[in-house]
Amino acid sequence: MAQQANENTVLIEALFDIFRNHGYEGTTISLLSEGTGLQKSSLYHHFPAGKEDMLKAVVVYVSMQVHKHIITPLLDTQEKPEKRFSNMIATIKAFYSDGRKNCLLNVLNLGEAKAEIKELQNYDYNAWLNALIQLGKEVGMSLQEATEWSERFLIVVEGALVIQRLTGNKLTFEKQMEYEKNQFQQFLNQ
Amino acid sequence: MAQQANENTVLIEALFDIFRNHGYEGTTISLLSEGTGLQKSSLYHHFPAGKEDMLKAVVVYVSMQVHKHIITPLLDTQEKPEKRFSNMIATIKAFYSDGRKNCLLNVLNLGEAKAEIKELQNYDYNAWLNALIQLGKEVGMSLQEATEWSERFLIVVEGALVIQRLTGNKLTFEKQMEYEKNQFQQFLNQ
DNA sequence: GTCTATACTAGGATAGAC
DNA sequence: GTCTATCCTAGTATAGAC
Repeated sequence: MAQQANENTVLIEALFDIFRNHGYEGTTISLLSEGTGLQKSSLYHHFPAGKEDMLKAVVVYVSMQVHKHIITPLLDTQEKPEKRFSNMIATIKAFYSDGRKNCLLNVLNLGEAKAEIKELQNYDYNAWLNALIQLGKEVGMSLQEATEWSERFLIVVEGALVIQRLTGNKLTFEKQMEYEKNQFQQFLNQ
Repeated sequence: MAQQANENTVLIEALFDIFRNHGYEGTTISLLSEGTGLQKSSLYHHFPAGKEDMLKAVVVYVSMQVHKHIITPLLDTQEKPEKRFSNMIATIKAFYSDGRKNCLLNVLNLGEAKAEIKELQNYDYNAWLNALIQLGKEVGMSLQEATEWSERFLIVVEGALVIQRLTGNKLTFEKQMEYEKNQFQQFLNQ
């Protein structure tokens, strides 16, 4: 692991962009060098343990972003549930560039993924899931209803990203998100 | 490209299993050698153009399987729609080993994927999608309804695979498939 | 903290015997 | 059609100057 994580945000964002596009195995130090504008050895200066270290820094960074911009706002009971949900949708649309960018959760999760990284990703997934369940209960869903709805939502997010990447249809992700917003709204209007 | 494709099914299945587990970049000739029990040079005998050739053979093989076991049965109007749908679910549960095995559509679709392969995958995706749309219309859905339902279904398949792989929850995929069956049944009962 | 240069290894591929 | 042996390049990582 490396650095204060509060500095060099720009660097980590550049690394992130490459990992999410190429996956772990597909990402080469040369690609990272190009993408960051730093020479290979400079990268090793920042991340002595190499590629895996770089990925770890990215995953930790993304984790913080997710908590800050997605999970915390979801749980903010000062805001109306409906608004919190649509805010979240807006946030993830930006995060995935309307479906044009992959999710690290998907891209990394091939055999090789290191245990520590997988654990953190699982933790984040559960935090997000639980925040959604919380929201669901708050608007009157039973625990089971809320759980199923939340799981389904995250499944659709990941699935829509996969399919959009496959077909190149730029509206796939957005359409699913609109659908989810409508469904949530309909539930509220019952 | 290589071979009659009708022979060496066993070989291709072995290659398939490795590619779907490791992705294209993560798959090494050594892994393929171990997985097939053949020495590297023997693999090159079968697939002179190397790794990409091996992948192509796998994708073509999978394409044939999908058409034979999924798409054709879906369109077989001799069978009742309800039965065709549940048969398809059973087939894909087996195909993905109840969610424990990845989908090539997802695993390959990182930047590097070669054009020819991507095209074939897209073609297969569309064939599957259209077969579902056909089925939907047959049971009384409007074109738009059928299209949305079909897209959603395939998105859920891919998403459930991603999430199950992430969390290790062996029931994720199965649960979604049961849900889809129920929804379809409910539509029929309307 | 960035660079040029270089070491080392693993991965992709080939030659040629059997 | 399979094997052993080998080649070559690309990928990871390090040394050391500035």
